[in-house]
Amino acid sequence: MRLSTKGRYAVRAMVDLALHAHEGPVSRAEIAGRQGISADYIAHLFHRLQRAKLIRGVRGRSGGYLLARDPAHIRIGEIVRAVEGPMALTDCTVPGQETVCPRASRCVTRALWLKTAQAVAETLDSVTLADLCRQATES
Amino acid sequence: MRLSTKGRYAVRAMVDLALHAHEGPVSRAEIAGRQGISADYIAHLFHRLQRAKLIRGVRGRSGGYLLARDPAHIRIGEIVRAVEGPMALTDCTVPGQETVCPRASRCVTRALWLKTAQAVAETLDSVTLADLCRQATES
DNA sequence: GAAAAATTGACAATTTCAGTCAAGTATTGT
DNA sequence: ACAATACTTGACTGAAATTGTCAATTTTTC
Ligand code: FES
Ligand code: FES
Repeated sequence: MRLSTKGRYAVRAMVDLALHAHEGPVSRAEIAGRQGISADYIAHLFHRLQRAKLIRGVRGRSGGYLLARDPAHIRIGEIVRAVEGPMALTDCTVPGQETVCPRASRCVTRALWLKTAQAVAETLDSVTLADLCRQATES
Repeated sequence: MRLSTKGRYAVRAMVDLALHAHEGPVSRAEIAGRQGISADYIAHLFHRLQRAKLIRGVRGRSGGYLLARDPAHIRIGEIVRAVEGPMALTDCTVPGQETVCPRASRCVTRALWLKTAQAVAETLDSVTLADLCRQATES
């Protein structure tokens, strides 16, 4: 039941990006340095975040990354889902994968896994990137 | 963010046990046969469930396992925690492990992971073994 | 045109998962 | 008594996921 480093790093990197992207793109090297995460690893995470349209990559010299949306409209759940895939506690509760368990229709536990994953999603979606940034600056 | 088979198997096995233990202990072989789970694997799961005082092992011929408590007082969360360890999305949110992250006191994401794990625990603890059994029989 | 930086894919070390196997202990039916 | 049954426990293994690293490529700017 652990979140992988992908999810944790991605959220931290996004907070860092939100706090420093006010003027121009932020490079991986800067974020990696501040957050103590490998720059090469961040590349993969940001690739996924970009596919999810949460950030935008700017190439070339003095390039880097920018948020694609206002931090107040980026929910933490979106970040986690982007790098970790759909939130589901079992394969058979992933949307579109209902047929993995042969007896899914009779399974008494399935509804519970579904409900639990929903609780996780709701919790993570109840917080925005702006919320975390505010918390980070007011310390 | 997946639950391992330990958690899923343990819950299924406990439901099976609750449904069949009315008269005498149930052996691993019976449960394994009905649920399609390896009997040897169940041994390990039940060992942990026993340490958590959720079931009781009865040795010798015609032995097996019995529930240690009334199904109405066994919460699914207890079963999952017994086989998967404490519910935490990160190592630094495991009770007693707060020092894993050097900057835990300043970390803005930690509170969110804590809150999320709590949501999972509450959801799983809101359902009892008796609830699942009722659902299984009324189909 | 050279340097900086993102893009992308291949690859490797480590850890976790899922399950097997076996040796040992306790109990019971006959 | 004793053989059969069944739990107990630890060691071990193959497969998969995790967590990165590295290099080649493309794009842009100074
Ligand atoms: S766990 Fe997949 S249907 Fe029951
Ligand atoms: S993730 Fe552990 S303290 Fe921030």
